[in-house]
Amino acid sequence: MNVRPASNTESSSLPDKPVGRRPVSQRARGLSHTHPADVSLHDALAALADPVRRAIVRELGHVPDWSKACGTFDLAVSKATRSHHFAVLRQAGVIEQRDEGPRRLNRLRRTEFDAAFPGLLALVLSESS
Amino acid sequence: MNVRPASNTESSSLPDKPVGRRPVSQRARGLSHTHPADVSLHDALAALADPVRRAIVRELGHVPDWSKACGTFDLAVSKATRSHHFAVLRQAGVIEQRDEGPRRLNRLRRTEFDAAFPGLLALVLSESS
DNA sequence: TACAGTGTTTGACGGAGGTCGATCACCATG
DNA sequence: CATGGTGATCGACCTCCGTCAAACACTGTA
Repeated sequence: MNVRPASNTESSSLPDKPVGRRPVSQRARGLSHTHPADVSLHDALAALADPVRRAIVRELGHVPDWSKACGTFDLAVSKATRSHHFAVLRQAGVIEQRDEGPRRLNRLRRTEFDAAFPGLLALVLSESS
Repeated sequence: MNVRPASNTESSSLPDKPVGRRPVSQRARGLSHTHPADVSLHDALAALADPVRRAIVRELGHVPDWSKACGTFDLAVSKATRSHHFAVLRQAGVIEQRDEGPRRLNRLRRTEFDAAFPGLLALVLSESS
C-alpha cells in the first residue's frame, strides 16, 4: 500500500497562508488524525452508525472546507458530548481538524474517505433529515 | 415511492417447485421481513456495524442463494446469539429467509439492498477477514 | 408416539459507549 | 494581567445491546 507521511498534516490542498510562521498552536499537539486508508471497516461503520455524528457529517457537507468550527453545529447535545463525537469522527478518518485561533475548524475528507470506503460517505450525505 | 406488495415473499426469482402445495409452515408465520427500501440508513449501518453480522454477510456472499442454513455458519457464538443476529439482518433488509423442512435457509438481498444503499453491501463483501 | 435436529424465545448478565456537569487548557482582546 | 470564548478532559451515570443457558416450538424420521 501507498505509504503516507505519518507526521504531516498532508491535507487541505489549500494554497494557504504561508505556513512558515505559524508554529502549530499548543492545543494542536494533542490532535491525532487517522488516514481513512488506515481505518478498519468496523471503525468506519461504527463511527457513522451514530445519528449525532451523521448530523455533523451532513452539516459539514453543505459548507466549504475549513469554514465551520465545532461550536457552530446545530446539535442537541452538550459540548462535552459534541467534543467526543468530533474525536470519534477524526479517528475514523471522516473529518480533519485544524486550530484557527481559539476555535477548531473542520473539513470533510471527501476524496480520501471515499477512496477507502466507496459510496459510504455519499450515503450519509444524501440522508434526508 | 414504488409501493410493494406487503404480504408477498416477493423474493427468490427462482423458478421453484410449484408453491401451490406447500401451505407455509407454522414457523414461517413468525418470519417478518423488511424490504431494504423501507429500512433507514441508521438501521442499515447499525446492522452492519457488528462483526458477527458482517461475518454472516460475507459467508453468505460466497455461496448461491438458499444454499446455506443458519446452523452451518462458522461463528464463535451460541445458537441463541446466532438466531438474534439473523433476525437483525432480516429486519434490516440485508437477508431473506425461508424455511425448508426443519432448517432455515438464507439469501443475501444483493440487488434490492444495493439499490437502497449503493455500495454498502459491496464494502462488507470485500472486507478481508 | 418417541426421538433427534434445527432454530426461536425468554430472562439475566456484563460491557461498551453515549451523555452530562464540572473542571481545566488555550487563545484573543481589553 | 484579567476576562470571556472555545474546546478538551475527567468522572459518573445510564441505557442499549451482545451474550449465554435454559426452556420451548416445529420438522422429519424411526
